[in-house]
Amino acid sequence: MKQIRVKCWIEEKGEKFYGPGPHELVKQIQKEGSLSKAAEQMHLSYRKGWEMVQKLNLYSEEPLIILKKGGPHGGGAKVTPHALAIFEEYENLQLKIQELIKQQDKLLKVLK
Amino acid sequence: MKQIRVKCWIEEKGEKFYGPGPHELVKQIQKEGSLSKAAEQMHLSYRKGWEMVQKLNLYSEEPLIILKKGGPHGGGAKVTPHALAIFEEYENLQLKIQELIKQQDKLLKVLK
DNA sequence: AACCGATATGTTTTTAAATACATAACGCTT
DNA sequence: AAGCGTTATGTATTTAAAAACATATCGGTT
Repeated sequence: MKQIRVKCWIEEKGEKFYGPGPHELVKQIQKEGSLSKAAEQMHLSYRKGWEMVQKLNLYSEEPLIILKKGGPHGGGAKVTPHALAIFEEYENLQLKIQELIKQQDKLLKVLK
Repeated sequence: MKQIRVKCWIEEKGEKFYGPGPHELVKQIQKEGSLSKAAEQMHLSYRKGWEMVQKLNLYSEEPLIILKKGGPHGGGAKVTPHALAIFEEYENLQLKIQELIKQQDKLLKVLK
């Protein structure tokens, strides 16, 4: 049984900015409050996660994720309201695309 | 200026079957009548192109691309009507997705 | 029989991404 | 001042995909 899959992302000047990876990362950071734990949840090296955060913040008008080191729990990571807004809209877009895909039985029919 | 990008493909049991790569390959084979020329047009190694053809035919009920060696022009590649049908429907799907994307200014607005 | 342009296929090399590993720095708590 | 959990960052290793290279093969034409 074949199925249609879709992946969408946001880019600027050919550079990927926000896609499935960052989306999941934002989700996990929000849940865990820590970049290292978020990365671990995703089976992602901390290094890679950290680089994703840098890129997210670099390409955004305002910061998306605030990293703090030291302090009560050794530091932590927080998702800004702006990041949350993007998260919600991205989620929304994915939903709409999924709805569209569901209606595409023509393609699946020709594939058998 | 940020923009939304989308990529869609068809898979079976987690294995990619038909996506942007094969789609372009089918297009070029149809135009050139030769796998080697099609691959060259795509800046793709012949080897890789050949492997894509094998996979396309393997995962499909009926063959999508017929390769012939020897003969008048040394051989050649042809796209079957079934492949053409998939090609058209895939093209169609992409168009519909693009239309949907155009309506998604909410996401682009939050990004600024 | 020699030649030609294409397919067929094995082996090696290149490339880029991700991981792994190691260590430093931070700032609060005790 | 010692300890903790986290962020920060450099270097080396692994991995997988793609490309590059080298031949072999086929079946028509000349």
